[in-house]
Amino acid sequence: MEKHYPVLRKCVLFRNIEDMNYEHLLQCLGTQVRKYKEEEYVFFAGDVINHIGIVLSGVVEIMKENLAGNKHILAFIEPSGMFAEGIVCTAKRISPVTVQVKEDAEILFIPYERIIMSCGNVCGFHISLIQNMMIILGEKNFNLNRKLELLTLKGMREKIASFLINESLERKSNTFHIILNRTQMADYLNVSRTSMCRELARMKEEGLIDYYGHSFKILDMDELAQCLE
Amino acid sequence: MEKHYPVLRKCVLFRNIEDMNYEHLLQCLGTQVRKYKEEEYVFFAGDVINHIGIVLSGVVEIMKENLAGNKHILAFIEPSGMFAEGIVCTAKRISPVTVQVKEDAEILFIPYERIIMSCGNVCGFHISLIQNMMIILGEKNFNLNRKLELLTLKGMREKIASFLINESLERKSNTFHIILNRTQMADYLNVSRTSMCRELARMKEEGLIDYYGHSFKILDMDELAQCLE
DNA sequence: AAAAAAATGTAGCTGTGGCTACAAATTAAA
DNA sequence: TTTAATTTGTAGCCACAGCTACATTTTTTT
Repeated sequence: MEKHYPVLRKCVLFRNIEDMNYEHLLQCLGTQVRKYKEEEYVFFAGDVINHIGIVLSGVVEIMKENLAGNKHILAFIEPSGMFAEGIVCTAKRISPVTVQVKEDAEILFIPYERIIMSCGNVCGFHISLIQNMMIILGEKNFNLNRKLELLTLKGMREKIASFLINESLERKSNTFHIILNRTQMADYLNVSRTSMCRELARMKEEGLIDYYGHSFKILDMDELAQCLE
Repeated sequence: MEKHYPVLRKCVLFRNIEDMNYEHLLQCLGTQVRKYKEEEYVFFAGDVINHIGIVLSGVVEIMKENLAGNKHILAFIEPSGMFAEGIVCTAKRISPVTVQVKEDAEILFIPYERIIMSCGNVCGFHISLIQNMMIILGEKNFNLNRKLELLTLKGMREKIASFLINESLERKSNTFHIILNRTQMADYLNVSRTSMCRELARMKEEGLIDYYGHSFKILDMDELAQCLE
């Protein structure tokens, strides 16, 4: 377990709990670790969830799948990232999303009750945990809002532009690689792959962007930003 | 102020704080009340927000407005409802949404710091406040997810069906009134009003639903649910 | 009650983007 | 390498939804 301490240290839930004895902390919280193989499901939409998950290694995918089989990717969670933190705070704790492992993963589970309740012992970190939980929920909200923004855009070009500009901002460079392949990117933008490819080709032809495989380059940022207005 | 106590009592933030002396509570939290006229803006997307708002009377609208002027309604908040609770929990506290008053309103503002910090005095309600804040954020998350679900639907009929089924479930009846008018409903579904009206007419013709003004009636729930698959 | 304003419904035209089908290229397996 | 499988790109067709324009109804104002 010790090998995962650096990952935990980066986890937002444990922020401002520097002087920590992790052994004691984890025990007090009643945590459990489980290993998953690629493609394995952690839980499904509709399941009742009582634990928060922290990815120690590997990658998990958060997604929605409707009855028609259309899949929509909400996020990829990498080591030190969390999931299910929004679900456990609701009244019914029914997950609206499905979580699937994309690369062999180890996941740390923490019972929600242990986070919001004080443990009875004199553990000073509970207040910090609670405040961190709030920040996490706030940020989650913020990200959902960004996602909403993307989905409310009307045109294909607007969606692509918004996506690429955001990626570029996050990497702080006009040249960047994306993790997603075309199918995943289309899922993320909630459009059909073929239409997206067509529009990407047009934008390349017009000299707005350039790309090859997963590498993208924004050639005319001003013009690209114009697409959003 | 006393006249608003019943409204506060219904507010989720004050749940499980029954034995409360509101006078003391509100003072300890450093609350302020402001009155707004219809159409007046409470704050704009991009503003930095440090207060949570609770609607005491009237109605406010939460929305996004892009540069092209397309407006997208996220929610209507009625008395005892809250807003900005998601924003204040984030790191930057920059609002992604604009809040506008739709019916003359009185709004109670609470500085975020006063909620998450203990006040130094022996006020037992702080822990409850914090736990309530978490539930609120969780529910907010849940609603955003529902909204996302709606927006990821492809067809007009699917969106309408999803919306109507949800309304029906909430009212627990196949006959119900909606608060939104056609334009607002179209905004909410992120479609054009005319196309929505056309599809509504078709669905009525096919005997799926019936409606007049703001009253709706689901005639064939099975068939309607079928639209989502 | 009359007039004005706002909300709702309808029709026709058009463009975007989804879909099928296939080609080309890249990656993985034999 | 050859073969198979997966990913990516292209083309054509067509339906759906957006838009403009206007008719009709309902609500508000005078």
